[in-house]
Amino acid sequence: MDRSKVLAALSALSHEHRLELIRLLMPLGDAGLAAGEIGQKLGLGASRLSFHLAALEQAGLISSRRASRNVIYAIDLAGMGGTIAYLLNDCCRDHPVVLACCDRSDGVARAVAPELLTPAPER
Amino acid sequence: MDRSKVLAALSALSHEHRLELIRLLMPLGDAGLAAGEIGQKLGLGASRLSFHLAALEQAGLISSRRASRNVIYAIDLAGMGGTIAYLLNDCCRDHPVVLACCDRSDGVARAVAPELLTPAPER
DNA sequence: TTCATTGTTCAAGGATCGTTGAGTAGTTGA
DNA sequence: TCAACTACTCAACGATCCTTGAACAATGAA
Repeated sequence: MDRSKVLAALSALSHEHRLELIRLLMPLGDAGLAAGEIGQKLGLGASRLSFHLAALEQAGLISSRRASRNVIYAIDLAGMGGTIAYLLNDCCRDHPVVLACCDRSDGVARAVAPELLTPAPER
Repeated sequence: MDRSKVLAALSALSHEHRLELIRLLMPLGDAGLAAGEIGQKLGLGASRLSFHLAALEQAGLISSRRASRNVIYAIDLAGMGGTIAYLLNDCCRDHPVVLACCDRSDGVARAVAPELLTPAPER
């Protein structure tokens, strides 16, 4: 995944409603959800929702397909995976502390390599 | 890591120079780099650089300390780790395909679970 | 064909972001 | 104390983003 795509994806994700939208679609997998239902669950008007859905789709994080009158939106696993992979593998170069943060159990990083953690700035 | 912090971090990361800054600081660890040297390497003027450094620090992705005349900036591993962990664990709920994308070897996702990948939209 | 339903597109306006240049503050050495 | 060095803050400006409401397009039922 190249830099510009990652930047577009990060930019798309850095918005409250759009991040919420990803969280909503993720567990539904390829089945996805119709735009109208998404709007109801998130409490967004049609036009506003459409704007954010388009942003996510353009960033390669979701995909759309028409089903009769509805337009179904579903998560794009490769897009999400590629974005996270770039941060983890390329930016962080698989740093053990960062990897430990992702290991689901809180505090693992401190247990594994506390000396590698940046100390809080004393001000 | 709570939602608003993650949003701030993603917003901070979704900018060319700031992502480059993170990539520059990551391998240096706690040693970090002086603001002036960062500016030289990235080709940024003092004021512009300061603006972006402040954005990253406020988002909890880097930390700063003064060393004589210089101000040293270093990566905040917990901040970066927490942000990526939120995306991977909370948003993606540790989806196997997304995890596979992060496993360093390209194409692992397709090898592991190709049926779970969202097909490219046919248009 | 006509109408209702479902979503998208567009323009306008306000809010926020990023760049620039000038001015300011902290530190060190003479 | 003064000058040089290093870096930050501030205001102004243009660019971009987000919201809103109205108009438009695609689909299916009557």
